[in-house]
Amino acid sequence: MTPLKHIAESTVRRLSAYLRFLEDFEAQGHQTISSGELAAQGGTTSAQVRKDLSFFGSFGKRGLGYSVHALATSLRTILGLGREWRVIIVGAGKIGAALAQYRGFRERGFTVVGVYDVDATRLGRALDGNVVRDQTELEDDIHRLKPEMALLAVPAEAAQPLVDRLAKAGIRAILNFAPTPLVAPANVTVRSVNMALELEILSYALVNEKE
Amino acid sequence: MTPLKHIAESTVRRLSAYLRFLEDFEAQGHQTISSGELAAQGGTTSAQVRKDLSFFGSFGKRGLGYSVHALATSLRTILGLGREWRVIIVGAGKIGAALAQYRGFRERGFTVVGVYDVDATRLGRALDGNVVRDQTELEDDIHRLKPEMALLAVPAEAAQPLVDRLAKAGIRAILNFAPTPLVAPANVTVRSVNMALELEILSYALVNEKE
DNA sequence: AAGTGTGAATGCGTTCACAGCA
DNA sequence: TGCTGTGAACGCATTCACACTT
Repeated sequence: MTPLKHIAESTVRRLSAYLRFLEDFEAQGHQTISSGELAAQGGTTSAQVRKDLSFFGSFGKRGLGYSVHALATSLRTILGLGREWRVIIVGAGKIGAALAQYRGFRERGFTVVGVYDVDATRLGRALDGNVVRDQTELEDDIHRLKPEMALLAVPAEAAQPLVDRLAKAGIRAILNFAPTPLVAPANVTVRSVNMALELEILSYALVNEKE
Repeated sequence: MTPLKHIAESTVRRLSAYLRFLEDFEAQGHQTISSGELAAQGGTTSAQVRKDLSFFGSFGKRGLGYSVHALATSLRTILGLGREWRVIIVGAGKIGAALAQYRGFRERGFTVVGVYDVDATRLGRALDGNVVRDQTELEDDIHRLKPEMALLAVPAEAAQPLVDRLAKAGIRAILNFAPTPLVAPANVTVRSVNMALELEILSYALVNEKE
């Protein structure tokens, strides 16, 4: 079940999508599913589904398809979702606060264990189960609560120094919402979500394509 | 300046990144820049920068580099950012409200001209310049205000019907935050931002890669 | 000398096509 | 027969290498 080689991000994305659909499908009482049915969902092809899975092993039965339950379990193991992940949120502005209260994270096994800010006027504010704490507590709290991931929702200028601090304190995965490129040590994975950039890609599409 | 063929999304993403940096660089008073300097910023290569630009024309001077100002202007034209885009936000929950107040959009030329929800308790709430309106007003408002884009920040079940309504009302670009796959007519571009999925990719990275 | 612009080579993800098993 | 699993073919994005320009 462990891949021999590096797996493309596009493959990991699709595996997540398959898992989501398998969970729905299982809730509907289905026992078995074919690569074609799985593909139709996410707008891909049956060959793509089989290839994606083949990197990790053989999960199906020829002529029959896949056990919905067993495949979902395997995908959870592959993706590391058989457990709870603890995340902290750095930055309690509009975006940070919205993320702290986002239901979708808990539903997928991500628990927010701390929210931090520099701004004194934001400290103490309750966001679901968390109270906004001062960012000076970051290092102590990371050692105490041992979160695995951090969400960065701070202004662009503040992002890089925080990445350095988080990396030093032992965080190994960061999801960045600040619109700026970041560098991190090799053992820290940083992903960025840039919402204005997504709109710019839509802008390009409106101006250039599909006419 | 118009591309002969289809341009890869990865190229468009990088063009946006180049433009951001060029604007900073220009603000610092620089007149000229080389592909290598531009590349160092976004963590790419000088060859990549030159190739990306080459799809749209020749913007540099051999032996010299690019005029910062002229290249920024060209990129804005290519990306369709020489203008203001009007966007509406559908869904005024935590995420929708945060998006409605996000500074980064206005800074990049995206103006929120309307915010909508179904929930009566949210109607009338002021979010920066906008008041949350009832979703039944959507069609009338689209015809009146002529927004080009919509941000969808509603629960997964509500997303697809809204895509259908928005498409029918004339919206041709949608940025979706609901964690569900969507289908739309060919003349409507839909992009999705799925925050739980981003965390799942980080989960995969922690469990599998970089050890 | 410095740095662009671009055809050619490479590498990689997707699609194809079919052998193999239930 | 039906559908999986996978090597081979394909197509596309990235990288290379160098001719060309200032």
